[in-house]
Amino acid sequence: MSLPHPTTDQISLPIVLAVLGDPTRLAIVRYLASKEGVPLNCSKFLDLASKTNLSYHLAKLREAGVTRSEAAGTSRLITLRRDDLDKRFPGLLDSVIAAAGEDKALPMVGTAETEIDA
Amino acid sequence: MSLPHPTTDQISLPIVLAVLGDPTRLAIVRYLASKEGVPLNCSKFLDLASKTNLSYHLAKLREAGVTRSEAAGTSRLITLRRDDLDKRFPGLLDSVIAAAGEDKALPMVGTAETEIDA
DNA sequence: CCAATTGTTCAATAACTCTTGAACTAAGGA
DNA sequence: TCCTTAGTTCAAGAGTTATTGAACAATTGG
Repeated sequence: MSLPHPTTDQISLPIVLAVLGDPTRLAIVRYLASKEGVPLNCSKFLDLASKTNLSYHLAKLREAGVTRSEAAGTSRLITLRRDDLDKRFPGLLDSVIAAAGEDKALPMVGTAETEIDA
Repeated sequence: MSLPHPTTDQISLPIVLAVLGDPTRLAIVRYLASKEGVPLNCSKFLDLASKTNLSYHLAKLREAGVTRSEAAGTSRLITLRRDDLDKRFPGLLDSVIAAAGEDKALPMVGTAETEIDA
């Protein structure tokens, strides 16, 4: 159970862009950004994908250096690596998140029926 | 020979990100940005990929709404759709291009041996 | 008209991506 | 200890992407 994260200077632009180019992962990042500072566990994203599939997407985000995952008991706490991303690619994350706000037709985490218990 | 381009509001964020997530295409966009305003023909990018492969990547960029291609005699003039991208996703293109400048390890158009005749 | 130039289309292929269900691990609580 | 909860790993399949070479169009210049 290693959970390897790239160092800040190992973060690669094409990999970050490709990883953010998936609607499910974009929705995850968007939600993380909206709850900035609050570590979330995977179950928060279960309306985006199945448990198995989430594990896959969260691993992609982690391996790209977009998120950090830390073990906490039986949970995993996920956070955005905002500081590292801002250091490496200033302004990129903000403009992607702002752009995601412009793009209707993107999946969201707590929409409609599930928003009540958020 | 239609050469369809999406309208500004048809441009999709995940598709743009996925398209820019390829090192060859990122290099194309970077070069276009460095020659902003000057329409370039495909041959400018021949050190990035084969003729066939370039056609493929340029079609991807066009279909995503990142570039515009116009027929001009036997050539095709390629331009960045900066205005449209800035309108749809303000700041995104600039931060991606700036980020590309930070990322050593990206392919470039006129590097080293080919730069003499640029 | 003929040939060269510029780029596209097609078919094929290798490689990768996303998604799934079943089986598994690890920690926490009754 | 046993069960539940949280998440991972594995194997498999469907689909997509990148790359190539051969063949094709279209325009331009001689």
